[in-house]
Amino acid sequence: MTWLKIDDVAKQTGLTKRTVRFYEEIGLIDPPQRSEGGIRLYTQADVERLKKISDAKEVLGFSLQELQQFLKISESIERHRQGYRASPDKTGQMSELKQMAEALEEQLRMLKRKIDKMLGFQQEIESLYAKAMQLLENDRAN
Amino acid sequence: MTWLKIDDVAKQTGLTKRTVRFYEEIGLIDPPQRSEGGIRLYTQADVERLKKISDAKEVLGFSLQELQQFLKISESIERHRQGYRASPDKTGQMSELKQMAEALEEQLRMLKRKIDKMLGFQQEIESLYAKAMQLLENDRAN
DNA sequence: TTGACTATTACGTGGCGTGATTGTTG
DNA sequence: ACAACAATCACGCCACGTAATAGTCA
Repeated sequence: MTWLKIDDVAKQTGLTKRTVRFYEEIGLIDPPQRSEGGIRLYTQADVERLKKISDAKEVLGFSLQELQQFLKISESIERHRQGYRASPDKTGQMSELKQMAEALEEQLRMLKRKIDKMLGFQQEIESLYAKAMQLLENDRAN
Repeated sequence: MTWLKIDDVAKQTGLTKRTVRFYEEIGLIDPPQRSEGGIRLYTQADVERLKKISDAKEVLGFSLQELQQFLKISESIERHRQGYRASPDKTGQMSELKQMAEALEEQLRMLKRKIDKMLGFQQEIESLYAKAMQLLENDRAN
């Protein structure tokens, strides 16, 4: 097992060290191992989770609360699939699942709207860029 | 000319009244007209600008400072194009333009990265959704 | 042991939300 | 004159940034 210190994690995830500690503080990630002297020791799995969190936050624009929710949903669905069906509380799980499905549908709608808007902006910025280039070339010609 | 009050503006833009006032406070929009008694009176053009700001912030994830920068760039390029070529400061304008072109290129790179990430997330969420639906149907079958 | 890293504590900032209070308008 | 808005403080909150201080490690 090869341990990573917080600065390595920061570099690999693109987050700051402050942010990594903060995410631990609010329970978004589990507290990692510590060295004898108290230094945080991370695994590559920790890095992957943080990358995912970072992407989700950046791309989906989630608040950290919404992120907690989202991570719970996806983990819960994965757990359901791993033969975790012998639970006593059947109807509870089902209504839970329905809520998740609805939440996911909502996410998908939001995502599509955002992707459309981004494509629109891309066009606009490309057009602006073309105009700027044209101005620069006009200048070069005299 | 038909004037709009702040609540109309809020409804049309999807921003809150607080946010509209705040954007004025930090200079992101110009202070609008006021009535005799001090009530803010907006035009449809104000609404359009706010819509654009809101979209850019939501979609591009810009900070309000970055938004200021971006709006300046696009307005400046538009001004350059409107025959505003008889200015004394030629070289100054050109280096300005080059900087803008670079900034726009950077924006485009960022946008493409984000769009890719969003498409990735879309797939992942769709997959999660499919799994949830499958679980629900399995349940219905017994 | 020294220099590069780390931890903890604590205060600051940006982007608003949320009253509370008072003033304006149809 | 009254309800439905509006304006202006002012404090609160989230998601960190930014020192300052002290401890850890190769």
